[in-house]
Amino acid sequence: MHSFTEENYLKAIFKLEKSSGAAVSTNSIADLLETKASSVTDMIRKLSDKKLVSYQKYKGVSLTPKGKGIAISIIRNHRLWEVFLVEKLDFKWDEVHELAEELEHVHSEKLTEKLDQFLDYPKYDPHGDPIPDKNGNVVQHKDITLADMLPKENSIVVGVKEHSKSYLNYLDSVGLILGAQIEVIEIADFDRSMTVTVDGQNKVNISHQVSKNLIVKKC
Amino acid sequence: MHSFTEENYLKAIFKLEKSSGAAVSTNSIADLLETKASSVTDMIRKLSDKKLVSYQKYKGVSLTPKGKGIAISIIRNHRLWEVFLVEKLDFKWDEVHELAEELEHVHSEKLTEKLDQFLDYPKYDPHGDPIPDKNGNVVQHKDITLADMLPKENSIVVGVKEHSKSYLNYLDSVGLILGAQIEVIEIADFDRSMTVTVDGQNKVNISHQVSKNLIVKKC
DNA sequence: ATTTATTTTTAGACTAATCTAAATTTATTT
DNA sequence: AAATAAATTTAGATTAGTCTAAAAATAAAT
Ligand SMILES: [Mn+2]
Ligand SMILES: [Mn+2]
Ligand SMILES: [Mn+2]
Ligand SMILES: [Mn+2]
Repeated sequence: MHSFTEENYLKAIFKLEKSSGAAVSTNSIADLLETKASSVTDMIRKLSDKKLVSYQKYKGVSLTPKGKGIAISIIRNHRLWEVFLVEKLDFKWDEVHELAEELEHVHSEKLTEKLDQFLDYPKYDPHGDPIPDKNGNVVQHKDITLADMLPKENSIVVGVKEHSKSYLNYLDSVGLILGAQIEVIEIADFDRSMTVTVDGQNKVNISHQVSKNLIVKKC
Repeated sequence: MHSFTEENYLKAIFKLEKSSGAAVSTNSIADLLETKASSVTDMIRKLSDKKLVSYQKYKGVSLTPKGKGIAISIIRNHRLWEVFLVEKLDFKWDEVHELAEELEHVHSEKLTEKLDQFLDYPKYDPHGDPIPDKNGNVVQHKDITLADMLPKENSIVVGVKEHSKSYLNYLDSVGLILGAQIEVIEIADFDRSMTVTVDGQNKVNISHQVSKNLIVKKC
């Protein structure tokens, strides 16, 4: 098996590779994992020796199919546990990420499959992120955000691009939870802040910072 | 917080202290944790520095109230997870110990309490071991075993003293699960093996090795 | 009461993961 | 094209946990 640390590196590389499309830099990994570049170099060499990443000095790193498979299975675990915590144990969506960060490393194929079944094979986690299936297939998000909407257009909240407690808490406070209906009333062009109505009732004003991290489905 | 390793040592010391009643020897810890005596000495000094155990060289070790509290809370976690795995995810009683050994180290008061509530505050784990409550109070077992029963006496299986897969599997195969009713038919005095009927039907022959590890309630 | 055996501790070494500081390579400016 | 800046790697240390082999303390046997 692999250590927690190795698994967290693989997950980080997966995330960065997906969002940038290219080979992943040492510094970007260090930033994401809040560690130092020199530590990253050490770990990369180790993962490279295990054939989990391909690596050329100074040229960045990318996952091998094997490394990618491990990364996806950890993400699957993470998101299933998040669903469990919210759906079954009544945690709020801003409380589950850190716990799932630990639970994801409990190694058991069987546990994962039984958990998936117990949760009735959910497709999305509490933040709207898609849950990879048993074979590692992930539905990909279109990533249309509220910031892409125009006045008079209607949309539904389907996810978030930012997972911080403070952001999720803020969304809660203005009613922008998963499934909320939004109509754009007005957009201020100097700062791109938006006035919207949530679920046809309360009218709120939100910054571009907020709208660009809220994934929606147009309707 | 404490590391997995520290927590496993505390749990081991708790178990040994309870079963022997006296200070715990270095070798007994090493045996239980399948490590070397020298490693144990190192860890004991560390736990002692943290005031989790009291320790005098060559005189053995015992838990401080603080160390005992941590040990009990991990055991509480362990047993709640075992209940979850068996009751909710349909694992068999011989499959859950290793998984709970990992899950017990996920640190969250809140998770433990919510899990306890979700499981409807169980009093015993799938092996009949009592689950400590929120304040660390544990109901103690009387530890009457099937080996203490006499011919014609009836009893019910309430727990096991041995948790190995092979033992639990064997019990399954002869129907000696939690709640099974046993009547002792005959005891062979040369090897103390027993003939018993299980749930009033199948008659089986079991060794002393088996009967002395089966905790029962006389009835 | 010595000797012998067992238990426990120490000394020194190893691996995993991390860090700081220095060296090297690559990228960007002038 | 040379100089400067930024990114990356290396060198050398550190901490947690472990191990083997040797020394010291305690227990058991003669
Ligand atoms: Mn998450
Ligand atoms: Mn993690
Ligand atoms: Mn454990
Ligand atoms: Mn148990």
